[in-house]
Amino acid sequence: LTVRTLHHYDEIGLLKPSQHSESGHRLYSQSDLARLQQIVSLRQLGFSLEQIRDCLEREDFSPVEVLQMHLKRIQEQMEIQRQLCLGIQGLLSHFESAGTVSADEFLHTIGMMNMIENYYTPEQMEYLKKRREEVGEEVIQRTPNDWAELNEAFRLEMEAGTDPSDPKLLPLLQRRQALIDLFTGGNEGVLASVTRLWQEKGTEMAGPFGYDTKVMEYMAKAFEAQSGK
Amino acid sequence: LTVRTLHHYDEIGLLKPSQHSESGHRLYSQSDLARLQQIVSLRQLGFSLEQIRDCLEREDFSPVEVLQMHLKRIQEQMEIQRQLCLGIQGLLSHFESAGTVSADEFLHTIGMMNMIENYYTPEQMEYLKKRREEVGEEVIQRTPNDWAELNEAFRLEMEAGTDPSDPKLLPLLQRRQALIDLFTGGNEGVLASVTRLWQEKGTEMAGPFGYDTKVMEYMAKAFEAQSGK
DNA sequence: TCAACAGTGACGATGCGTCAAAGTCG
DNA sequence: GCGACTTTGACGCATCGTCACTGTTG
Repeated sequence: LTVRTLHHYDEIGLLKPSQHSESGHRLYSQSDLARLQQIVSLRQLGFSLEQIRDCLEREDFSPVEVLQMHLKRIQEQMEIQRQLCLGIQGLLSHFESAGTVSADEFLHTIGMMNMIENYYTPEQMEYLKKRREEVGEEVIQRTPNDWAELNEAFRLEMEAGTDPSDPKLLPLLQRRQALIDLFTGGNEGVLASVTRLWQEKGTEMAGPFGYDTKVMEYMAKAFEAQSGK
Repeated sequence: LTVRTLHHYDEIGLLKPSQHSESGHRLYSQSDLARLQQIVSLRQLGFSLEQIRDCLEREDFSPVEVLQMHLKRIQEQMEIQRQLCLGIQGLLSHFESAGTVSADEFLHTIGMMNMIENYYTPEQMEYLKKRREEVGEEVIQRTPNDWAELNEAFRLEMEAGTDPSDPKLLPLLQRRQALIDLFTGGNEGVLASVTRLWQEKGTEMAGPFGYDTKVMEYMAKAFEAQSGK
């Protein structure tokens, strides 16, 4: 507890010493000290100086109520921070598995993150979070590989010259559909959003995700040609 | 994202629009927007604007390291808040069991809390916290009653005129010692602190704890008279 | 000409830390 | 007279929100 702090409390009228020496020094009485004790204690509970003034000066105030509100605020903050931690840990595990990460890669990933967020409504983000919890960690870990394999399979067909409308591709298209359903959980809004996202930003996102735009176009053509089947 | 925010980022040199219209309006190019995206994303991760500037402008910076440090800071904050919550919840359960609580009672309790804290070193506070975990919630719930009963027993003897040095009091003194040991866990520093606390502030603390100063004095005399046995 | 914007410039909030210059205590 | 302290007064921090007043756009 510094002198400056006492000056501050004096300035804002939170704790005025009941006397001053003739030379101007602040003299704190026993009751001043008692009040200071209370101020310090309330600070330790995390109250702002303004809240403390209210506590000390308004006669109509319910300690239990105030404490409950205060507790709720702190818990809300903790929830926000918990979310933050989860986000950062997700990023970290992503990067740590990828070995060394340059500043550029980092910023790219960051940029993509919020580009993606821009395509979903907050409700959809909520839905997707629940969805991730439903399908479980292992499945989520596996899906990037599943998509990579699927891409490879499509690439082979493409390079073999298979026509996008060839029924030969049906099993692959079904696998594709299964992966999409796994993600959307059948939610049409999410499906619409993710479709729009890949239509508009597909070329930007292909690289970082390890996909090939040509293969993606081929896949899209095949889907259009055979979506009725 | 408000206009004022963009002004601010411009003012502090975090994001300067690459062009201005002839009339002075800020014109943001695609790359400006990309940078803005990154800024917003980093903000969502909880970074300060200064940290963001470092991220965006220093070429020697390791994302993983920065994220790890950031995560650690947040987790430290959460730990502090967790402690805070525990403290407030403790107070609340104390008050809720006591029915309605006036502002005065609240402030009194608060004042006592930090008076008590003043008598222990931080290490001792740590020790006492571990101690509380060791002995468990139920025992802690019971001890106020145990002390109350013990006080009553001493009061009866006092009112019956029993001499403090009368060996009749030995069982009571042993119960007293057991309760003290339960609290201190045999730690001599803690014993010294709590003894000093009650010696110096006993009269202040007796009331709120429901004790009677006369009984306390009688107890102390009995302890002194028979402490050798 | 009018409404809806953007421009600059300024203060405000939070809880003191910190520096400066001058006075006081022992 | 000296060193350790106090006093008042002031700016600084972080991140914009929010006036106020003026200018631009469509």
